[in-house]
Amino acid sequence: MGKSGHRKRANLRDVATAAGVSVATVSRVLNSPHTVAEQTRERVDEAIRSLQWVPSAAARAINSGRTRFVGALVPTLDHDIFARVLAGLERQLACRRLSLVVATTDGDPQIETSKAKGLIDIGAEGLIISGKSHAADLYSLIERTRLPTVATSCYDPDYALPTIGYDNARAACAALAHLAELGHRRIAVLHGPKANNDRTRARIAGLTAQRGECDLTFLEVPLSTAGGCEAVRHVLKSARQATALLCLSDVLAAGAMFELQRQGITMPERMSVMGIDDLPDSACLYPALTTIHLPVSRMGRHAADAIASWVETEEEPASLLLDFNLVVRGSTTRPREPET
Amino acid sequence: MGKSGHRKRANLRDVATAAGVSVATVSRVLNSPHTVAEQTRERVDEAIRSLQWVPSAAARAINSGRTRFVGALVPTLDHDIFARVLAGLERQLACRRLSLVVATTDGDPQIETSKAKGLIDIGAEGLIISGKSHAADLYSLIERTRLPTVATSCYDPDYALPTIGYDNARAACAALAHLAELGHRRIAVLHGPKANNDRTRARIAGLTAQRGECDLTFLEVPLSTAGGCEAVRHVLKSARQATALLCLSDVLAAGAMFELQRQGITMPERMSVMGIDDLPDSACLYPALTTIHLPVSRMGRHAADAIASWVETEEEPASLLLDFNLVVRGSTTRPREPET
DNA sequence: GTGAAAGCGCTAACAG
DNA sequence: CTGTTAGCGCTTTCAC
Repeated sequence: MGKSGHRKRANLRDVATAAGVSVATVSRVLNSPHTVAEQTRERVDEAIRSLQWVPSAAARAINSGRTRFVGALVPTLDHDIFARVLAGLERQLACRRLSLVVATTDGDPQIETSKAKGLIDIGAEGLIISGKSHAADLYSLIERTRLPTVATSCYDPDYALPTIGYDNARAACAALAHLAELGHRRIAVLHGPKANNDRTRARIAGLTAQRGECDLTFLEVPLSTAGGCEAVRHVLKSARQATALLCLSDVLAAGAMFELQRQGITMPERMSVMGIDDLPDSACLYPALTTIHLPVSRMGRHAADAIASWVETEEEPASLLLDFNLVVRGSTTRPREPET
Repeated sequence: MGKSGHRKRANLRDVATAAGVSVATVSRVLNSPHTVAEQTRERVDEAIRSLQWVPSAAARAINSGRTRFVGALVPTLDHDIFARVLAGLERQLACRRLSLVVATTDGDPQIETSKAKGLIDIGAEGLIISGKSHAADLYSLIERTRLPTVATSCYDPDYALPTIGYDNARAACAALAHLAELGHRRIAVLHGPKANNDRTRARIAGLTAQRGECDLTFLEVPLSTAGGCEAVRHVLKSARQATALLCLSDVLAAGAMFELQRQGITMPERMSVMGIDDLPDSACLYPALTTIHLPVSRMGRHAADAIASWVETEEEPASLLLDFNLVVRGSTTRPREPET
């Protein structure tokens, strides 16, 4: 092939040669353009353009020690709520000129650890993980690589890592309080798998501690709309029927509502339904879902800021507690025959 | 600080020194362990462990020329369907020992191009993009960097890039055919923004070409559940009311159904509703949604394979057409007063 | 304002 | 089986 038909990508030396300057000068126009004479800079820019040169990130990283990306480990992408955290995260990281590498763990601590290793191998400057249930190996990996890592979706200032999230126990209690205030006493609590999910466990623990006079029946189902349907079928079969469904995730609530409609049970009259999360869809449901609004995308943004500043300043950020709030819509009301 | 209190991460040379071997040997236990004597390997492993050494990905990349990650550009993560493509993608890429860097574009070709640049700058070995609507700059960028890039969610063997997806026009026609077969003639077609979305445009074009005797009214709304609600309010206000709603995305269909319930219009008797996508939730809705099943997560897997083999073999993969299929559930039936 | 040269941490011939 | 050595593409002193 002719000398002009290069197969390989041009490199900095090629550019320097083409512009008739040294490699140092080319590097300068990249990193501190103002220190280079106008004319020289133009010649270099011209050479860069004509050679269509794109600097090698790896070479840059090896010298500057910065890869400019962080990794996020999420249980799944099939689930709206994590996708929304990532959306907030990605958007804010982009502002800090950082990229986001996503890895899914299927909620398995082993997979999580191995994916974390992979992320570190490819040079992640920081990690975002979900919640507090992780393999011991992951902690030691994080510790020995001294990798900035923040945990989201939970808040615990005493945790080994900075946490950025809300108080899951209190959020669940706020939901219960709303139902109790309306007069509900027999409540079925629907929740996703407790295994490897400290957020769900925290919500359940909060409820158990604050149950008051309420008769709570817990029901574990897959965390999906279908899971919500399944749960309702169980609830309806039980002897002393609940007057309200407290769903620890909005997806479950949506599924529950669909099944309730299917069974011809009108809401909220014959059954109140309440969720936690406040997904965008929840306001559109019929009836519109009463739920606890969790600031997930804001949480993503805060996590991005925390990890970005940690990476830049090398100072561990503080944990951050985000507030939640009750959003009363049409899916809850007083029970038909108020008890007591 | 004492000599044992190193601040910096250990490097390969440190390990070699500690193990009393050469750097090449250490490199070997990493990349081809079987070529190293058992005993030597153990000494090296021991040194690695005690120094808590993690090889530098950047240095590795600069030598091997491989960064082992690809980038995906998606319009948004707030939307279930893209998240599911990514899930399939990520999972399969992981099998090929490749990581996934995600960037969102908000459906804006300019943002897409700049994020693509960013991805290339950090060393992406390949790119996954959605559909065929992109800025001219993006094509030239891809071309001059010779970056393996595949387009998903569409199929067009004549496109500049390999496409992996389904025939959007035919998928929409299949939906229409189902409705027409049931006897519907006045159909409202709900769809998301056409701008920068060739998938939506292709579906609309297919419908327009195959409308037959059907009276189709098109309605553009935001691509969300709320958008579906909004659309229904419009439809109900129009003079000659449609007997069926053809929603070009399941999210729209879900929103439409919620609004229809709110308005007390029973489905499918007074209004048939049909979607396209077949989201996991669609089967749970009440009534369960009749829709066109699109194999999104399989598409993600195929895209992963395509890009992975392109990266590895340097041979451009062929476009791939995936099939779709009609899933008849409870949301469609014959119109009340069959017309002609 | 610019250039020469010394690395960054690793891989990959090539010897031995 | 193991060591020596020459880079990979870039950044960064340190001179001039």
